[in-house]
Amino acid sequence: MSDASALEKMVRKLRTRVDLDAADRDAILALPFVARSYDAPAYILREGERPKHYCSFITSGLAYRQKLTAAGGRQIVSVHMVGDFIDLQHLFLNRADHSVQALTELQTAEIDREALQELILDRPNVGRAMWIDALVDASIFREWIVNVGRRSARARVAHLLCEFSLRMRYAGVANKDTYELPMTQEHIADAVGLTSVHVNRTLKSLVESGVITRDKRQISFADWGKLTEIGDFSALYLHLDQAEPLDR
Amino acid sequence: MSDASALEKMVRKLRTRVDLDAADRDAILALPFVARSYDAPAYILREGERPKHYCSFITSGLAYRQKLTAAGGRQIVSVHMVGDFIDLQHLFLNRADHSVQALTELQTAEIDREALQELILDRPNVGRAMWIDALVDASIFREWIVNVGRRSARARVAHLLCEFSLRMRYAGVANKDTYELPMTQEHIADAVGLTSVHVNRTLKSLVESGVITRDKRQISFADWGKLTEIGDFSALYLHLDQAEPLDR
DNA sequence: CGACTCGTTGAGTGATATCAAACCCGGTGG
DNA sequence: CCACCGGGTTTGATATCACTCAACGAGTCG
Repeated sequence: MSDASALEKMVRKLRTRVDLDAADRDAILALPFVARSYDAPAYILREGERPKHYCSFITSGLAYRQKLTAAGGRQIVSVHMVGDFIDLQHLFLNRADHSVQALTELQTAEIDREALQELILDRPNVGRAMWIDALVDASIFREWIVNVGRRSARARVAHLLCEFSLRMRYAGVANKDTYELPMTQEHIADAVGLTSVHVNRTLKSLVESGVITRDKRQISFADWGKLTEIGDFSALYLHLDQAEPLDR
Repeated sequence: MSDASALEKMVRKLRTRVDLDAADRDAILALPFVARSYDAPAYILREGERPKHYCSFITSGLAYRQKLTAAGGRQIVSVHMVGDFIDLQHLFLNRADHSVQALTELQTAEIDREALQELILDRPNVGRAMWIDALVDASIFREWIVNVGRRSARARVAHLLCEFSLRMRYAGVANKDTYELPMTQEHIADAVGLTSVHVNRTLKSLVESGVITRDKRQISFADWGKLTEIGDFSALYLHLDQAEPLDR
C-alpha cells in the first residue's frame, strides 16, 4: 500500500459522513503520518498509558478494545475495522482507560495527534465528521451494555453476528450473506460476557435452528430475518443513515 | 433560578475541562435557550425520534438513559446529573437511539441545537471541552459494559455505588461519605443487569459486610476502601484529572 | 512427530432468576 | 384518627441458565 492511500482512505471514510470541500481534503491529505503494521495479538495501546503523539487510523485488518477485571476476567468492549480511528476515543484525554489489541494482521496510519486535533477543532466539516464517528461509537457501546446486560446467550451472539455483518459490509470487507469472523470463540465470549464453552454451544444451537451455517470461522446467513429476530437486532443504533457503504 | 444562571452553570462546567477566554464565555452566555422542568418519570427524549431543535443541559436533578429489549427487559445505560448534557450524544445524529427519562424532579436548559453545533465547531476551546465531555461519557459506557459483562452481582452494585459517589461529589451534589441515591432498587437492577430482588439481597450483603450502611435511599460508606475493592473500582475511567470539583 | 491452540462434548455445580407472599411507610380519603 | 391503598422493599422456596472442570479431537506449526 502506498503511503498516500492511507490518508485517501481517511478522506473516503469521512466523506461517507459529511461533504468535504477541496480545502478540507487537502488539509487531511497534508496530515503528517507514518504507516505501520502489527501482528495478531500486538498491543496498539495499553490501559493507563498516556496517549502517544499520534492517533491510529485503521487501513486494514481488525482490532479490539478490552478491559481487564481484578478477578482476571476480560471484557472486549468493541471491535474495529478499516476506516475506524483507534484512539479517537482518547484524542482529548490524558490517559488510556482501556487497551487495544490487533485481532488480525493490522495496518494503521499513525497520524500526528496535535495536527489531527487542530484539524478537528479548526475545520468545521472535518470536526462534524469526527463527531459523528465518535458518537456512533458511543451508540454502539450503549447497545453492547444492553446486549450483555439484558439478553439471553442466544440473543447475545446472534446480535453480535448481525452487527458485524452490517458493519463489515459498510466497511467494504464482507458481502451480504457471508463473512469471515476472525475471532476465536474465546474472543466472542469475552465480547458478549459469556464463557467460550457456552458460546460454542450457542453457535451450535443457532446452526441447528437453521439460521446460520458455519465453516471454520466463516459465518453464512441462512435466515437473516430470523437471526435478527433472535438477536433482537435493530440497526437503528448504527446510524447507517449517516454512513454510506464504502467499497474498496 | 434565574435564566442567566443556567448558562453560567454551563460555563462553569466547561471551565472544569479547559480554559475559556472571555470571548468563549460571552459566546456561551449568548446562546438562545429556554429553562424547563420535568417531573419524575417524564420522557425528555424517546428512542427513534428525530432530535429536537434544542439540546438539553441539566441544571438540577437526575436523569437516565435507557433502552428496551424485545423481551421486555429494560437496560439503563447511564445516569446524569447537574452539568451534564443530555443529548450531546445526539447532537450530530439524525435519530435518537435511546430514551432519556427524568429520575427526579429535573431542571434543564434547552439550548438551541444549531447554535450549539456552531459554537462547538467554530470555537476550538468550547469544542475541546465538549469533546472531553463526550469522550468521558463514552469511557463510562465502556466501563459499564465491563461491569455488566464480567463482574459478580456484589461487584456490580458496589461499583455503581462508587461511581455515583465520585461523580456526585464532583458535580457538587454529595459529600465524601454519604449520599442520597434516588433510584429504586428496580432502577439499580436495570442499570447493572440484575433483578431487583437480587439487588436487594446484594445490598443487604454489603451492609452485613460492613462496607456501607443504608437508611432508606441514603447510602453511607463505612469502609470506602473495601467497597472499591469489592467493586473492582478504579477511578481512571472517569478521567477526573480532566475535571475539577464543581461546587454550587 | 510433538506441542500447542482452538473447538467440541459431557457431567455436575452454582449464581442469579422467578414466583409469590408479606411488610413497610407515606399519602389519601372517609 | 383510622382504614385503606400503592409503590417499594424484604424474605422464602424453587427453577434455570450459564459456569466449571475435565477430557478429547482436529488442525497447524516447527
